[in-house]
Amino acid sequence: MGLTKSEIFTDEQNRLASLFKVLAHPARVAILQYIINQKACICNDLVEELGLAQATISQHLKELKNIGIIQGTIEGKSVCYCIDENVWKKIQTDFNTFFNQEVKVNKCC
Amino acid sequence: MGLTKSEIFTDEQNRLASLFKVLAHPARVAILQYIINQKACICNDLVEELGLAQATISQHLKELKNIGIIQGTIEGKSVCYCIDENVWKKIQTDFNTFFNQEVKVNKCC
DNA sequence: TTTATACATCGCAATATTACGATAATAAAT
DNA sequence: ATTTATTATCGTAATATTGCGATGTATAAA
Repeated sequence: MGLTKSEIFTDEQNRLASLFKVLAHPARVAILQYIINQKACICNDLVEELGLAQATISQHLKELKNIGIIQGTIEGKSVCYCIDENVWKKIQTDFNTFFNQEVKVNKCC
Repeated sequence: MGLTKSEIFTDEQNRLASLFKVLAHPARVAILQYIINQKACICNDLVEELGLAQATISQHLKELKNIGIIQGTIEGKSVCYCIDENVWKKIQTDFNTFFNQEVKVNKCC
């Protein structure tokens, strides 16, 4: 026990849930907002901006990179991260599909 | 360690992340979809529909109730769950605010 | 070549989540 | 009053996540 039973759910359900999971941490939300607001690549200003250790930030960046929502390019001795617009839009669309479905009023509640 | 440092993030970041977290499990996504598709209250058809134990479903329902996205009404010896439209819309708006912001093209990537 | 800087990765401790059996609580049915 | 059905809650084992120090790697600077 303690192991999510992915096999009993649809691919769509698993995919949506794992997207939500990546965003389900305030540090990762903060990182995305920071990258967007800077409108530019950043390296580890994040370590100073947020109050987390370098190893921790690096780990969060990795998770964001895994779903492709951000991209890193090596620039000299630092790495420049930025939003991948295509992936961002795809995720946005997935969420909209989920959330913008009609929710009919139910009988009982 | 191993404890999320909520205090270093903004309320908005923490709120968004915790909303995402509730949806970050395929069972909870499945439960929401099922309730929506039935367009009606359900009780624990869910236990049969999904292949999870009654205790597990009940726990997931509790988490969904905690953020208010679903509501339960006692109906005889069963409980009827349905989407709370107002909360659904509020969460939808929060996500849209986050996702529908302009993502400018960055310099480096 | 040595040193410094910026990141990534490893390993670990603390904490959280997931799942479920057992049991309690409640209401309908007998 | 007893039994049955439906749900909630408790306790616990298995697993996952979070955070960080230590260490490795690669590039730039000296």
